[in-house]
Amino acid sequence: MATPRPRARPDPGAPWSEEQIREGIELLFFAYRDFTSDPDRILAPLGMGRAHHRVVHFVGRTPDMTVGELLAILKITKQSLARVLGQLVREGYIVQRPGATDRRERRLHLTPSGQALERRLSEPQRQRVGAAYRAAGPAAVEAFRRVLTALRTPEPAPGTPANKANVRQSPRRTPGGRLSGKS
Amino acid sequence: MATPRPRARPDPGAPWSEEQIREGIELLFFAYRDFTSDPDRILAPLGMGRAHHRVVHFVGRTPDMTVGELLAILKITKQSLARVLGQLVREGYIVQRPGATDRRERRLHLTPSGQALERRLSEPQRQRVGAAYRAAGPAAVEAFRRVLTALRTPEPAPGTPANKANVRQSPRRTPGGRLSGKS
DNA sequence: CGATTATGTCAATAACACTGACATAGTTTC
DNA sequence: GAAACTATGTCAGTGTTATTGACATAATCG
Repeated sequence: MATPRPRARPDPGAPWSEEQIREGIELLFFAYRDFTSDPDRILAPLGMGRAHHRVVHFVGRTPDMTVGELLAILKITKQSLARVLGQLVREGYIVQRPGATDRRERRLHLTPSGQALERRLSEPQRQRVGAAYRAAGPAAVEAFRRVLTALRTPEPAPGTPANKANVRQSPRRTPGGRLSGKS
Repeated sequence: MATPRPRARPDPGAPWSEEQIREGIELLFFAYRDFTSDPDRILAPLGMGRAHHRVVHFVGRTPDMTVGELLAILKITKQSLARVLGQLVREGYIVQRPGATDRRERRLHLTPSGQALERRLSEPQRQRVGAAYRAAGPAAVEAFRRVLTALRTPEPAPGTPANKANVRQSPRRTPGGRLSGKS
């Protein structure tokens, strides 16, 4: 599994072999697969799934968030969010409060019970990340963050025109016209 | 979850704040979300999804793999794999050949058309990872790999007893008895 | 007032995964 | 060689997440 060093690089422009890049792709798959498995196991007996975790996570991290902001982060449709968010509200994990200036908004907050759930769910992940960070050392953590950040699709600058309509009913239209159906 | 080093510092035994660890969790979510979006868009018009990509990826990377090995890597049930693998075989991307020594096995290979698909799917990901690697520098790449590897749940040693039954019909049983339903 | 925005809702469909049960070759073991 | 086990496949039903499309309500804006 180890490709110890780039060795003599044939192509100076691309210091990483295709093989090494493929290994990186795989690493991401395995890390994500294992990373989500702990909270999944906690959620299942509660009749919830990964989607609930994501909502609880982001609402916990950014309280007073609007529904629209949450949609933009998750990049799902409001219909998809409705099921999950509705359940969390009905079961008392999240409350919605009308916005102070714009009363159409429903600003989201975790209830104490929601906070408890959030902590319970993130605990194994914090353990996991904490252990990985400890094992790798501070410099590695910085590097890890840089690579992961560079992996993201850059957001359109938040002041960009036609960005207000960023949250549409159908967030992603497939070129060929079919559904996209995330897994 | 090893603590390889006893804290050399008083409180900084955990040199990373909960906030920083949470940021790492989020980073992983965003990176994975964006990372999978490119191949998803290619797959959709072909009537395929992320699951097909995973199969094509691993069969491409480890040719002559058995179905059982693939199941162990993906950690899904054979019924789930059947739908995806069956389609890939029917549509000519993958062929199955009986094993040389054990003729019960169906060893998997990409056809030329399967190889073309694999390259097409992985291309945007290779681009993405390559760009991120370039942006972060060689040292960062090593560190990135170390952290991501440490994030994984360690596999039971491959010679472990009761490991032969590693691939079961139902790979994961939820404590509370409900389904687990990955997303 | 009329248009737009923020949010919600009903209905149908797809992709992916699961549980449980059973079938068919081929291999191993006694 | 028969019984037991293994590798793989298949039928049937269900749940979770997400999609598309259409319409509804309330509040804000010009």
